[in-house]
Amino acid sequence: MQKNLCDCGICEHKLCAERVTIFSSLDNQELSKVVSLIMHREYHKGEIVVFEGEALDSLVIINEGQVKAFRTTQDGREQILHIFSEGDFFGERNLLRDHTSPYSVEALDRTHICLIHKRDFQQLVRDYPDIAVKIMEVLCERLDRLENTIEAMGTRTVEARVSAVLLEFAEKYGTDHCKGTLISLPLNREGIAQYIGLTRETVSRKMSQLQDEGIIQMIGNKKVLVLDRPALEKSIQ
Amino acid sequence: MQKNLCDCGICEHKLCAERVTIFSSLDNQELSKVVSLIMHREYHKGEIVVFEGEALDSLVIINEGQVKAFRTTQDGREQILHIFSEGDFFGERNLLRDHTSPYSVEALDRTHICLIHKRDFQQLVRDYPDIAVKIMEVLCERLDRLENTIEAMGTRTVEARVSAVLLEFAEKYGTDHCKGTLISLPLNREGIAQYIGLTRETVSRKMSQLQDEGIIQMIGNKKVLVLDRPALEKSIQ
DNA sequence: CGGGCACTTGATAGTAATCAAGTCCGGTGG
DNA sequence: CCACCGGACTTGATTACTATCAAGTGCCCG
Repeated sequence: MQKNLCDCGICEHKLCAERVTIFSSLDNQELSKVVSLIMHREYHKGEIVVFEGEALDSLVIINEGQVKAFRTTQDGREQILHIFSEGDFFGERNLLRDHTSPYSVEALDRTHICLIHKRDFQQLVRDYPDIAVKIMEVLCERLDRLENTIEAMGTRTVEARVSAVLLEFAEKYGTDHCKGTLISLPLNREGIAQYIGLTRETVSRKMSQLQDEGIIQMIGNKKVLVLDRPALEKSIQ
Repeated sequence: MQKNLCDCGICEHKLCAERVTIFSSLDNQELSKVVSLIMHREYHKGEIVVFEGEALDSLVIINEGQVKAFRTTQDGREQILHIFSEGDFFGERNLLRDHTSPYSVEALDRTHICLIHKRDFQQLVRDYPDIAVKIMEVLCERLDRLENTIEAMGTRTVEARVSAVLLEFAEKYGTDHCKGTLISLPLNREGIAQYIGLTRETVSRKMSQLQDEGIIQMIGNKKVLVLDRPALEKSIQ
């Protein structure tokens, strides 16, 4: 169910390399070189991009859409580890050594991805060492997020964890609205639960509670309006 | 309570730069250059190396001993995020941007550390781009560990989490013994609890249970003998 | 407009946190 | 070397919370 996109020539490709932080130190000519190395793929919602444990020989950049990275335990429970959106990448662990994918990745929407093969990537890093430094920075941000998650899962109450995930989504997926911040949720209730280590019923209950308290307002199942952001921030601590 | 160590000249310093993966691509002459940039410090058990939120302008390499990196919540609970031992480093987030420390760091033993100032480090990366690639690799390993921790905290039973931490310690701090693997625990019961998000009583109970089942044997409070490693590995899944 | 699926809400049960005593280990001083 | 003391650890009883099980509701898409 994958097809190449490369019909329209350079313009489309360039976008993809341009919008990624790790290539931000390159000039247009250098970007063109990167673009020439890129393969494109498209996935529908629910399609698996890569399975946990599978070999992966490319850096994968999200060009459009979003994906979830997750692990499945033997009894079938899923733990979502990352949500990657436009400009994010994964597969960095396979670029220098022959690791298999540490998680499965599934498209949450119709998603376009760009692939750079590891041999090309290794050459790129040799030619433009700044890329490694940029990747280092992104990995540091990712470490930050994981450390926050661990702190939350280890020490915070359930309400604080739900508030934290809503604030995270507000930051990433929120748009301004006259009454506050409107979030288009990337995950359904079950997904949110799998992201913060709870059950869907518990997430549902806590969100209803936050709504009763006037802190948020649910709009259908896929949107949330944050009415009282300071209250959310307070409940995290 | 800190003192410099640099009495004996090059030999001591070289050790410190040599035993770190991130400088493994350098030759002796280059290592000497690195060594000349390094400052040394020593801490006693319980001393704080850096506080969460404090500015930190150097990469910190553990030369001897070990430290814990942790966050404290408002109600006083601690979550241990990392245990760093000989050859590990932290402070990488401050090297390229002016971040404050994402966690407090406390010496678990008498600990020698080596400091490289960020301005020196930035020059080093410019001169030897391989260093950034090596750091990238180490950060990837660290992401792996954090992802494992999140998976464990989100989906695994308490027994599985205790087993997992014992196996992790066996890997890092274990020595062969006629009856199995002998672990010198880097943390007391409370520390283990703070590392995997439980209370000390629960850790205590589960370790007693593992002992009753003949899987481990506690030797005093600071050592554990793993008698049946396959059973531990099985209980993780 | 209708059907299916996701979500909500309620009742119950199980598990780990908390509260509370003891016990043991390890270090110190005699 | 032994006895003692304090802190860490263990164990037990109770409480609180969330998972689970179950039923109903409502959203969303065809």
